[in-house]
Amino acid sequence: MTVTIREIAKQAGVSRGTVDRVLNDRPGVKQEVRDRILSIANELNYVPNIAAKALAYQKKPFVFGIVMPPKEIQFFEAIRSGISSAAEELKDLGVRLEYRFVDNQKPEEGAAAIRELVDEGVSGIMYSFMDDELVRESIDFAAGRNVPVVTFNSDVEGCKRICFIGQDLHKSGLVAAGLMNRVLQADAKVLIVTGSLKFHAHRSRVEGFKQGLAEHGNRLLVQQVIEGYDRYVDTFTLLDRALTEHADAIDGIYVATGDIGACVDVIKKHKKEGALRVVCNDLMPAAEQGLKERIIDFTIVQNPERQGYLSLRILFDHVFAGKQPEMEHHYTETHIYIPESL
Amino acid sequence: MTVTIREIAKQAGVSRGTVDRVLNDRPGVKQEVRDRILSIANELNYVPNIAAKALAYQKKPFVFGIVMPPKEIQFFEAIRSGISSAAEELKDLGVRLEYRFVDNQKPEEGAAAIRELVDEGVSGIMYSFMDDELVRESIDFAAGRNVPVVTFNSDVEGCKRICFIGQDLHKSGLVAAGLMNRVLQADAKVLIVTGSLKFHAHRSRVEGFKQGLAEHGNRLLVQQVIEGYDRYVDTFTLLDRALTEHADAIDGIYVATGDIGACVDVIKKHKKEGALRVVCNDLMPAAEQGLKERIIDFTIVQNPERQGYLSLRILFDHVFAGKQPEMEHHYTETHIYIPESL
DNA sequence: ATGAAAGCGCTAACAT
DNA sequence: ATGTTAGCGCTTTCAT
Repeated sequence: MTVTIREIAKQAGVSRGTVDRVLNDRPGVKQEVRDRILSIANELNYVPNIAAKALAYQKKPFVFGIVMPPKEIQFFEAIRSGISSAAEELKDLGVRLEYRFVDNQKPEEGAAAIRELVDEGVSGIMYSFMDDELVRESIDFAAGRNVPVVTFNSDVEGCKRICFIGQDLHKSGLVAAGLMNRVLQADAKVLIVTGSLKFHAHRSRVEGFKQGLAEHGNRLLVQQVIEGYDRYVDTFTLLDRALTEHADAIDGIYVATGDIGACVDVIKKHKKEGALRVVCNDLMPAAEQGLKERIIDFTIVQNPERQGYLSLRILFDHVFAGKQPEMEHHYTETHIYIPESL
Repeated sequence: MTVTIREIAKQAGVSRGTVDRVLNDRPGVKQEVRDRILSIANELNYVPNIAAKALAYQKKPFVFGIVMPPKEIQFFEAIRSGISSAAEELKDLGVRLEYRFVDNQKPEEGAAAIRELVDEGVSGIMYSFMDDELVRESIDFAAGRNVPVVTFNSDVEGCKRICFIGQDLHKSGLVAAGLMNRVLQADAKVLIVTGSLKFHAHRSRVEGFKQGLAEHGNRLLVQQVIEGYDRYVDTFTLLDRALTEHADAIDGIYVATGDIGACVDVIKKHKKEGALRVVCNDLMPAAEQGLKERIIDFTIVQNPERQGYLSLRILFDHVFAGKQPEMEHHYTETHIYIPESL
């Protein structure tokens, strides 16, 4: 027998309206009564019925705000698709989405978007954007107004977000090292391409990779770490120079972060297609193309669809069923792709 | 403005009760009225509100039957976990499960289980078991009684199941070949271990593997295909003999189907740990152990959790929202695991 | 501060 | 054959 609001009301000797007020933190109930109801609900292990709740809210749908980089950023397409499937499942439960695409590079826009959404009365926010003091303040502001925020794909640490859903960057590095060790002979030399070692996120993959090499007894050697700043030109220039200087000494490249197209182009320029073992991350068009042309051997992916799906789902469960996220960091699974698995 | 049953009733000049009868294929409505209502519903693009439906069904939950091999079969654990998470999501929408674990090897038990479930009045059935004439008849019987059946993990072809959710066996073979080609030198020789080439399912992976080798210009050679009948002893004996006879000629083993533990043991016996490239399928304990011990290089997995999750979800959407499955075959994604990705 | 009652969209039992 | 009505569990408005 499932316990309903009616049952609680009976046991507490009050009306269902009062119970509803208490359970939803609405004002107008004496503290004493409030406590009594709460303890009964707790004892009876009350869980609200989602279908009923959704039905009652029919006229006033729940809106969830989503703050993310502009649509042009390819990478987020998969995440959005995951969000959409969750939204599809939750449509009849009265869930609506409100996207805010904010200009990359401008943290203040992200921070402002959060405040706007809160003022518009959204029930929760998904945030994937820069980490910045202003942003942290906005997230805490939302939390203070009882609007839960989840961060996804890239975290904002040190603020009151309810949890983070994304990749385990360190692990991608580990896995990349595992792959390299399986396809290269002992004492082979590899290059690492990253964005900038100043960024925690970029560093994590590199560190994971190095740890992975160490776990294999350092039978492979890192010849050089190239910081391409995620830009085509920088990446191309530096990688080109490295391949020229070290001539035939390089056996593999791990593109931890950065412009994969640039890497592919350099490899083509040096006519090393298939001669170098190349491991990269994510499944953007350039990576897919590189895989198909057999220039890239493996790409490591951490289920962006699932990141989107889970983020919305967790947010929904939180506001709808009062469910607390199970962990502060939800990492999506790490998967390896080769051309045949596309 | 969402269109409700009430709106249809108004436009058709009938009561909501009548509309409900028509929309749910219940008897007691003149054909003429029936047609009118149907066409209006169609025109208005009516979609039932799941929350309302679930709420109304509160006292009479929907039961879905699940027919699968006994709990001892390790492999199905992951699938069941996927089913559970879908059930968790659908709990408040009035979904209950009824498991029927039937003895492997006995198709008549599977066939009987389907009929029993139909007689008990389940709203849909998930079936993963032997393919057999009796089974096909039972599935068609269920279909005739308006109880939709989905097959999962292993299909039953030529019957009225609404769709199949499972792996793309041919593709696992392809991917395995892709991996072998990346870790072995040209002209290396590989063994294939399978259950029995008489089974379509077992053959598919082998064929996929061979096609994969061909796509790489047959730079690898299949030395022998071993049929181990999924049994430890047969597999051990045959593989042992093959490794003894061909001595150092073997460079890799693809365990398409069969007892992975047996393969690992043979490799240990011949002291070939790490000297042979080994690719297998699925993530059973033996495979996991083999990966950790660095005896198995890769295992190819097709998301069993997702198979379970999707199966229930598709069934639910079918009976609850009248949604037709998008395709007859739903293949789950193919993923590659190495020890580091565990 | 609290209770009573109407309503969300759909189903089912009971009337007609 | 069709209409009417009372729920399903929760929210909300209007009384008290």
